[in-house]
Amino acid sequence: MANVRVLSSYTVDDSHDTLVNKSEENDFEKKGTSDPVVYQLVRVEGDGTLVPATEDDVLKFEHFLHNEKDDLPPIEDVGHVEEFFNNDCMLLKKPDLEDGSSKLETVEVHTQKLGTDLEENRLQSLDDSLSPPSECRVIHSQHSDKLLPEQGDNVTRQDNASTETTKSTVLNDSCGAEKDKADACSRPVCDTSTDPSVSGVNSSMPDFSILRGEVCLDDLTIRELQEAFIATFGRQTTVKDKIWLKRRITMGLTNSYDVPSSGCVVKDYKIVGRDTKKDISDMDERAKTGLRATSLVIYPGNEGDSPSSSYYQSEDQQDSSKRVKRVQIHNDEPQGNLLGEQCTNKRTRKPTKRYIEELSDIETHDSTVKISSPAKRPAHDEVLMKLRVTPFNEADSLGTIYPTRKDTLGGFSVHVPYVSRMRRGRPRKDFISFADKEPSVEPKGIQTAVEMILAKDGDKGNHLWKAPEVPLKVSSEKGHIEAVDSKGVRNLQAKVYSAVAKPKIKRGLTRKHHRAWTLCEVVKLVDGVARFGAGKWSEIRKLSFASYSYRTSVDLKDKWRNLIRATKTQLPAQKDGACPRKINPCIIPIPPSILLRVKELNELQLQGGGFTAPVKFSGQDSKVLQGKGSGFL
DNA sequence: TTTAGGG
DNA sequence: CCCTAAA
Repeated sequence: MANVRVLSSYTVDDSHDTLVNKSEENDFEKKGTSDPVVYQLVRVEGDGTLVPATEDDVLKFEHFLHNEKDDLPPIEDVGHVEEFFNNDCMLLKKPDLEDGSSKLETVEVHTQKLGTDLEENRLQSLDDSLSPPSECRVIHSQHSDKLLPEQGDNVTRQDNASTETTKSTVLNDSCGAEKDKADACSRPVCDTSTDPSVSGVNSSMPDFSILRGEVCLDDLTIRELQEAFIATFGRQTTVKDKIWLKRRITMGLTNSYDVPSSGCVVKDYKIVGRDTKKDISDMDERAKTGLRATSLVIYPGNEGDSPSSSYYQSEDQQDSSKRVKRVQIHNDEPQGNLLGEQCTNKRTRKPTKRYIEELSDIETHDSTVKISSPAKRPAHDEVLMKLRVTPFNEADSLGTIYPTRKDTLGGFSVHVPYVSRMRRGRPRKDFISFADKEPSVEPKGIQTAVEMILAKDGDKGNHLWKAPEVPLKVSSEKGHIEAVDSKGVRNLQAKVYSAVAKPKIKRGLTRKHHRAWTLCEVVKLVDGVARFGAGKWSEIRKLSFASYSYRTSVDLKDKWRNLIRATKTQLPAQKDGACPRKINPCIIPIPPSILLRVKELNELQLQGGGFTAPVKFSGQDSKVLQGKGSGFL
């Protein structure tokens, strides 16, 4: 799963007048073919606001972003950096410091979570070197509204110009590193590699393996640390400061700014042996301060149904869904003016195929607005939220009609164009199911966003879905939109309904997103069958799959049927001595023990149903046979 | 509404 | 997973 990190750090020397900003771009590509972290170059205006960098800017500072030969800068470079800043009016001067020392002070606009030890430590190293102090202002890129062309900065880059004022705004959290566990092997380590404008600098492949598993940086030599640095950041460093390297690497691995100078053991991109709960508390703080807006947190490692762990996930899913829809699909025209000052010319990533597919589940076809009707779902899922998006046609300056949907972005109402997609699978005969249903629409947007996130992890995120008791909050800014939504939906429903004369049609346009059954679910299913009997799918679902709201009784039935089939195929195959892995090396087979149990249960219940109806076997729970009471499975 | 079974 | 008949 893509790691979504936001502005974890920047280095002043790296960017000079531009700050390297890791945008919160969500990358839902399941395979780490590209780095989810996108650096965005921004310019700092005189008033401290940020504006997205132009292409020229990017090209201009490309080498700054990648070359870190200048990790530990000589003092003389500091002045140069500052001069550069001054020339471009990028920073506000802060002439007086209380202590009279010169510090390059970084000021976080968005969060109070600044001034960490890391930053301070780094800054302290600059105390004697920086003068006069400057104020760096770092804000999230989406708050910049306009693009200023870079002008005439003939900044000669100093080889050692790195007074690295490393700072982490950590709009995201170190939990982002958790996600990396899911696909550690695919985790892109070259954070800048994906941005097409700044990629291609690193030609040699770093040894990523050094970062796998448990990494005790203390045990590494300087050279190894440098290699780890390369693997982490995708660039070389000549720094021989062990402590600095360790901290830097740990920070990069864990995406956390809060890194001890020593004693760090990084395991699976997470600091081990430290108070990891701080992550949670940090997140909580950000939640209180509304900072979560840019964070996306997933705990792929949480197999269980820990409600405590699902809390944040659920919360962040909501945010993630918002952010997902923030992505521009194509055609900047319709929303360019609507984005307002805060969100803007931010370079957008092409939506992934998955995203397009999911998004188009609520799309229009041929200007005929179809609203996906929620598939049959447990009732508690339907109370979540109304659809945040409203089909909406908007014309650009050329008069072209773009099907768009209304969305909120950073509190602003925007129209996001739909993306067409042919329905996968067999075509649906009819799509009107809401005709006789409530006008309320399921929060498909959120669902799809979450699904995109979770799809990769299988059931590792299942517990996210459970938690229907966590109401998906409808942000206050949605008020006006909601009104439009309900009305528009109603009208559209009426139109479509009248257009198609068939009154009684079921199902919607959408197909339920495929969720691979996990071992955990299979076990639950088997247990449920053992307890209630095959056929009592409804009961099994209610009692054993309360946490898996997306599994319907029909799903259970289908899965059980498939399990039965599996017992007739996989089990004998294994006994034949044929390597079962050959059958499908990519898919983890269901453990034979479970299959055997399925087989036993099936046979048992077949007997129970085949013979005299209510046969109770000794030692067997009577409930086991209830399912077979009259019929047979 | 649930279950069973075909697709 | 979808769809539908039947209960």
